[in-house]
Amino acid sequence: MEHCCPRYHQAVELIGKRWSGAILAVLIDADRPLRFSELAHAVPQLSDRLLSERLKELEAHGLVLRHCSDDSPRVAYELTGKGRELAPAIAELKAWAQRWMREGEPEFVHAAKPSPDARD
Amino acid sequence: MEHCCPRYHQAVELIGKRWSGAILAVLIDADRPLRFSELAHAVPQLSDRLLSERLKELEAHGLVLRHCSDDSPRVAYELTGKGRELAPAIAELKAWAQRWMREGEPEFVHAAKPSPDARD
DNA sequence: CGGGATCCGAAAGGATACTG
DNA sequence: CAGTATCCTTTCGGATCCCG
Repeated sequence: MEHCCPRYHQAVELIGKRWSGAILAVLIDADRPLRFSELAHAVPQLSDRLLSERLKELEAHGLVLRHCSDDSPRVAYELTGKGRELAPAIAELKAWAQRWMREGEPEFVHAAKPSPDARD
Repeated sequence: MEHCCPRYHQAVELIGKRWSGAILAVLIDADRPLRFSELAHAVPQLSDRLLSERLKELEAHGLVLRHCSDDSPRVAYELTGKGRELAPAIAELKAWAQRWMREGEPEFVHAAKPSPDARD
């Protein structure tokens, strides 16, 4: 019985952190640098503060690069190679989600309404 | 710009939840029903309460089956088909982690031990 | 062994307001 | 637009005790 190798554990905890997976998926899907507002628009339930926070974390871990080029009108975020190589994993997860997750069953949407989770 | 399809979002939030990814990886890797204590041993930093909690969540979402068979000496947990089909995604993530994550850099281990590692 | 209940501190998350 | 700071609520998570 392996002890679930720490590297994998780190990875899943990093990517699985609240909105990180969504942000990464959007960036991968876009396949180009995105601006703050574009990201915010792509994940509507995500607040500015959280988006900023997650972005900084992803930067710190070398998944995302922040372009604050002064010749550009605005800031843009793009994936690094490290971040980009997550694409297969994300794609697999997406495929799984398509097969198994139902939209019509918001039994787990925590970003939405204060569902009193009465499922005992 | 897609709005990062909700199904994928649900999936990443579910699997990424604190210890769920590790638990699933252990179950997939074991490829047989595991008992509570085996799971606890495989993920040492995880407390009983949390393991129980995560297990119940994974049950509720149909990823894990709990065998409380009275003919068996003890309780065992095994993956459902839904859970088992996560294997490719987990494998991809593991491969990525092997490529990019370093064990020697616990810059993000929040599960940490109470070691007063004051290195800020 | 296999958990559940409770307490409580820590941390995350949301809303709003404010700034450059 | 692209954030930051503050407040405040909720949740998470660890420890401990308890039960069958």
